[in-house]
Amino acid sequence: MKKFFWPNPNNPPYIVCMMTAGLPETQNYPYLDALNERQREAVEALDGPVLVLAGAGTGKTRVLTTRLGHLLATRKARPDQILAVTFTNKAAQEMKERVSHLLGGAPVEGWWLGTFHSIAARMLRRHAECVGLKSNFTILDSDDQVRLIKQLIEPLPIDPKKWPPRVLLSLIQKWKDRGYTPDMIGKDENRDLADGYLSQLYKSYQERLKTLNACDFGDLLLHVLTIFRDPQYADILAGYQERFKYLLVDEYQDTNVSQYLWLRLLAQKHKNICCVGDDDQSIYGWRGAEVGNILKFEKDFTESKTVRLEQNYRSTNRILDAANAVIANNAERLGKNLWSANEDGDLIKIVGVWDGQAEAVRVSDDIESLQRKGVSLNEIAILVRAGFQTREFEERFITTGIPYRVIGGPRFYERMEIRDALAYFRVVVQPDDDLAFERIVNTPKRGLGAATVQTLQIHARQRQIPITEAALEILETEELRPQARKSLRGLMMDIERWRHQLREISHTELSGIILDESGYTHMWQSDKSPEAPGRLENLKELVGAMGEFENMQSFLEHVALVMETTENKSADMVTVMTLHAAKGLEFDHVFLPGWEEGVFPNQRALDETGLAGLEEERRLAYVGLTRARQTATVLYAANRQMYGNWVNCIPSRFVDELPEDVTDTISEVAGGSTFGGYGRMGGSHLTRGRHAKMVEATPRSFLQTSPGGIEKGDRVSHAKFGGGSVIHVDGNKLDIQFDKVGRKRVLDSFIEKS
DNA sequence: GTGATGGCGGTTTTT
DNA sequence: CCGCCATCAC
Repeated sequence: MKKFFWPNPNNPPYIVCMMTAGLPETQNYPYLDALNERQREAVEALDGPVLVLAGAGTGKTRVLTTRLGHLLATRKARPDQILAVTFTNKAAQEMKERVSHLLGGAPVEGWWLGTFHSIAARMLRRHAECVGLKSNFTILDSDDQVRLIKQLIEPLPIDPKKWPPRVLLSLIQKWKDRGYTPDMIGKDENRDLADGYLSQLYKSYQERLKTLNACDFGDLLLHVLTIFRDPQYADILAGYQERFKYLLVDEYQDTNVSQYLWLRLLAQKHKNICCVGDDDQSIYGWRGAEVGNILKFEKDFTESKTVRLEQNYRSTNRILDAANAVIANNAERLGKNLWSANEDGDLIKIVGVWDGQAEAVRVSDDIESLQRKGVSLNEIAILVRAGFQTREFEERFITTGIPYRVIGGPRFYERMEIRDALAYFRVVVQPDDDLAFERIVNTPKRGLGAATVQTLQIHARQRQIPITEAALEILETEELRPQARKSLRGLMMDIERWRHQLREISHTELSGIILDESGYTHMWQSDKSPEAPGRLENLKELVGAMGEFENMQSFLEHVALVMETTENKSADMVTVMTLHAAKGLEFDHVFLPGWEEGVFPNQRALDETGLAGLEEERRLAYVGLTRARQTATVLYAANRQMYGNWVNCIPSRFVDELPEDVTDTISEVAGGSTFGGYGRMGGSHLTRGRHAKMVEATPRSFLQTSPGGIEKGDRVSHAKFGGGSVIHVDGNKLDIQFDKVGRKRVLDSFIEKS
């Protein structure tokens, strides 16, 4: 494949070959013809600050990629003069592929396209010394962070019952997200937090990270920001300001303050910054995103241009009408109205059901009838507000044999075995990495427990040396009991050897050697739990992925910042996931269950953040509806089991916000429903909205008798999933490790002993 | 160092 | 009600 180098006088890219003097401009850039007027405006406004408000399904990615391609094709900038940032690796990857496709298929080289974090990491590695780090610093995962915080609160008078380490960490993270370094924390901000000791904790946390030659995700940006703000390093900032003639930002509504400040500094010189986003799809406020950034863009960047993309190419008009109507209830927005040249389409189905189980039955019935019409399961999604809602659907799909995938759960590099393996590699590559050492010192079990580790820690602290060095020194003394000493000596000799081998053999080979010689692989091989084989698979995948990297160092960075779970997209399955996870995706048929007050909008969101929280919930509803191309089905249940008790539910206020003329309401509950009752409390909710009619209903028993007779360890068979063995019995629910489809939870009535 | 037990919390999650 | 955790006893 021809590569797209730039500039390259001998091999000009094809776009440039097509430029012919005298022709009207558009004919030189055929890709512009594929755009509508607004999109084209967004692409062609290359100079000056531009805000592109891109509604759902309006061709945002096309605009982004065409704009990038256009910058290159018009020779406005070389690739290395362009900075393009996204939030996720997936988005960055997609952008790379699509731009190179646009330019004739050859990959573009030398530009700065990536996630905020990977680009910040790239910058920070270049200037690490400016903030007291070495360029091979480690990026910590949240597990490491919590362990660190735990160690650091010990000397401080903070009550860990009142202030759990996780909470403290998230508070610190919030400061980082806002661009505050420890010395910028004023008395006011600190007063009520962690008995007034949070700023002190923040300070010691940052100091400790430095001695560990490590940083957390927030630091990647914050440190770069610190360098940029320091007059001492004005030349560094000026260098980047000069370099990046054009900046492009995706999902601008999700940026936090420190990302915003970072961008603003970088754009200072050329002022060619294009931010693309949709304030109506801002759903990450709870993790530091500032909708304010997008709302005040026009004030921040003077003489900016705003382009609204409102023509939707995805959904039917009825779906858009519904989405527009719901989001119109939000006050804090720039305002947009989606329209489309598509057909009207089906009415939005609103289905009231008796309870969660009935909801799952209803959805699975609908899915089966879609299936009979020839719809592919890949085109069907169930979008829930919270993870716990997936359970009932899973159970139903297992009993009916509908293949499904649940998106979510721990990411690849968050898995225990991956973290352990990485910790081994870190210890070898990075002698200062105490946290990694503490993680693996007794994994697998070597008789080096908490007591030994503490001895090492105390020694390391006294001597101000890394813990691995402390271990070597302790080995020369009588401090440890002979058995622990012997074990520790063995480990240290292993580490020493691996560190030598790092220079002698390939890192891929070495990684396998480390995992084998440490006994880590063996630990899982001899583990009889059903997860063990999967973990070994993951380890294999990890080692396999290493081959693509130059050295272990760059591999470690990749895994910390990028690595994703490999999932098979090819199989035909219904997708079950949260509304958050669905942003950016689309499906022909979308089911939106659990539209009940308390569930959605989520009660906690309302309690904790009030009106702002409600508006964010509403944006989630908007995101959910606009995922659908052809049909959307909203469901709500009259009863739901929460924390073991049955609760009466009332339909979500968002249901009432769906316009009557584009919806079709079906109630499955005979004679109406009990909707609207909070038991005896009843009251004001009852009269609200057309879905809130209260009718008596007879309670029914949900208890199912278990014929029993199946025990742990039994071999069983299931009509759809085939053979398997019982791992756990829980009443009438069985955890079964199926030979073909993996571990599932199944009702015993669908199981036969074999 | 491991297994039992009681207490607590239970929304969303990328990098 | 369930699952995770921390703590405690052995």
